[in-house]
Amino acid sequence: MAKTLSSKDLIPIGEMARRTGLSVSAIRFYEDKGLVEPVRTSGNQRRFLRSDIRRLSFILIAQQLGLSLGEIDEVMRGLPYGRTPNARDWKAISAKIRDRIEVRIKELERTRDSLDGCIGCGCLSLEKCAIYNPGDKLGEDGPGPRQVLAD
Amino acid sequence: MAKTLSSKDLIPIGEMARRTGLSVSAIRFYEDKGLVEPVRTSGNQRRFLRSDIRRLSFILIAQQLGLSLGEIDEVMRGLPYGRTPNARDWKAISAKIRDRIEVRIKELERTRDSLDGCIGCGCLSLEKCAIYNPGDKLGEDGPGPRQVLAD
DNA sequence: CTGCAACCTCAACCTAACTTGAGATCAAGC
DNA sequence: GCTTGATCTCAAGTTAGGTTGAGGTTGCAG
Repeated sequence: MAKTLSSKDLIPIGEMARRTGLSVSAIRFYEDKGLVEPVRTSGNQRRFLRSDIRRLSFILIAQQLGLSLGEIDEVMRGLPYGRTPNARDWKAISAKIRDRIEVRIKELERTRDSLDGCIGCGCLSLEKCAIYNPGDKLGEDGPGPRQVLAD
Repeated sequence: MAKTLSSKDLIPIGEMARRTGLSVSAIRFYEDKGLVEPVRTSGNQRRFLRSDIRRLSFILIAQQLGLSLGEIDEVMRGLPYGRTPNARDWKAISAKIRDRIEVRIKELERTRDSLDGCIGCGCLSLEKCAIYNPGDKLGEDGPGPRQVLAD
């Protein structure tokens, strides 16, 4: 028995907005960016699949984690087989994002610890500050000693 | 003995750019926003104090921590006595920023843990997802059950 | 078969944080 | 005193992520 697509499975944009919490204009914007690809009625109105709700919700979540729409697109396009993502795919994507969170936490912890050092030494010195010189690219450009703190 | 201001203590914008790693245009932009207030020569050119180097460096650091220029302005204006910040003041400001980092780390940890739950259940469900519903404002708007995952 | 809410497109606008360019002036070395 | 690099102002452009509005269609309920 082949699955038929009942009209109840085709969701207009307004309902998508209600269901996802996004604005209608934002959803249209995302379509423009290629993040969703609704079908159209004969009258040119957008109709979304139910799976698009998950897709859009995922965008929201990923954005809260600091990913840009471009990065989100990239992650979602990284799906196997280029098919519409199912629950297992979402797991894989979620795991990727989890890794990003971990990395970000580590970064912040490093910064915090450096800042502790700075508070301790009262520095914020261009030469020495671990926060200001993340990659330690000290003295890369320009001549002479940089006397920062003598005030 | 009153301190005199030797001309060596008045730094032109180009040198500020070299010393802070900022672009000349960015420094002018910050002045526009009220974040630095250089004096002017008789010929209307900007001249910065050495302490402005620290000020600008601090902007850079605070930005890396995700503060907007507006927030940075606010933090810096919060200084006691409205005077040009000294090493002790920078410590106070740094401590404030440290707190912000802590908060952000906690947020990310919560998100990560929620995401772990989602990966476990494969959800990303609008009804249940703790990430998607940070404030737990479930069912706030609109009718009926929201069948998200059944596909 | 009609009314009207929901939908459509396209262009313009918005904030943040800058950059770029034009055209003019300054300052310092020779 | 002239040249040349550094500055100056002011307007416009840029990217991200949308929103707003005008003017015009669609589609479903009665």
